[in-house]
Amino acid sequence: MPSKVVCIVGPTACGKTTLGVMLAEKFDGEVISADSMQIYRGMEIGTAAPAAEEMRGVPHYMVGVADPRENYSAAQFVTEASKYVDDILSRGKLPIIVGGTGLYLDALVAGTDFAGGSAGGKWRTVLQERLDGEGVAALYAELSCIDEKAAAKIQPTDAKRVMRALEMFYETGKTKTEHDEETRKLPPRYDAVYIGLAFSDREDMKKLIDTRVDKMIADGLLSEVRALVSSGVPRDSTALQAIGYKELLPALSGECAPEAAVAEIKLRSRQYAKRQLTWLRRNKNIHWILWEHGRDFDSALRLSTDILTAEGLG
RNA sequence: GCCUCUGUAGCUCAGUUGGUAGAGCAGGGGACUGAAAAUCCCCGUGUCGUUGGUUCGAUUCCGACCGGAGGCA
Repeated sequence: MPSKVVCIVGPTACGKTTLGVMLAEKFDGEVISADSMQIYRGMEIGTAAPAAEEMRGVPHYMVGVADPRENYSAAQFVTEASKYVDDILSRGKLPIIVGGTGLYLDALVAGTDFAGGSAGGKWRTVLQERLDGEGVAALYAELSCIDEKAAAKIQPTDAKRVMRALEMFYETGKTKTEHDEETRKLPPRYDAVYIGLAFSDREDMKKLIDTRVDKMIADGLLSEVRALVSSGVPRDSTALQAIGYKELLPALSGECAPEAAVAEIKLRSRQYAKRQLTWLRRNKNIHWILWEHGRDFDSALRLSTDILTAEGLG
């Protein structure tokens, strides 16, 4: 029987960080962040990474641990984060996984064994050049030949997934379909209790996102972006694809008005939140706590305490 | 006050030589196994400003009126 862990999920700005700390205090837990952008150093403001005061002495892992000049990955995350989870468990404490990156969180819980290949790898480079030269259609046609089943599930225009499926085959000699069939048989690494936070009215979420973005700007997001650029983080790096960062690059060089960039950040954040909700909806094991207009953390703590107690925790 | 242009989807605009209309963006839904805050897919009925007229038929032509922009006074 795998060990129990708690996962706190939900779209951006819904209060995962705060609830995570509250639960950690109450259930003697420690927090592991599952966030593809908080992972990078020097991006605290724009990713709303937990500040020291917010952590209130609760240990947090996987925040600010990667160099933004290097491209991190889900596979690296699973390898590193699972060490922390296992360590927390071995000390008799409760791991609380708090995260907005669905792929990272699910892969950690499932213990997904990703096939080889990585950014900057030999095949990735070759395939990127072929994509630029031949276009997606040619690569998709090739994928259809070597792995028809995978091709049927991937959109022919989804360049990243077409390339990745080809990369899996060239790196390992196994098709994506073969690899997936094998890894899906593996039992989950942890027994997760999911708590989801969301707003019952999306308008309320929009308002909160807007004020949060305004606060990020007031807190100096522009300087944070400037610092990343001047420390040599490439503009096409994964880190600078983060919402709040890529939109401010043109404002930094005077190509667009700062107000326009801010509006763009709000819009992109909203769309991101929608995608997060889509990802989460397919997980039927989430115990949802819905905010009515404002966020009432005391009541959320009570509700989640009941949920965790019913699951035999604490 | 007069003249010209303009009023079509939440926004910006196409279009119909008269047979009740379609793009982009926004919005909604979905996919997701080493880039995932990424990448990609699907979804467009709206009093065609209002009101008369011409017509078998008007959003399309004509008139008046009401908004908006510009010009002349």
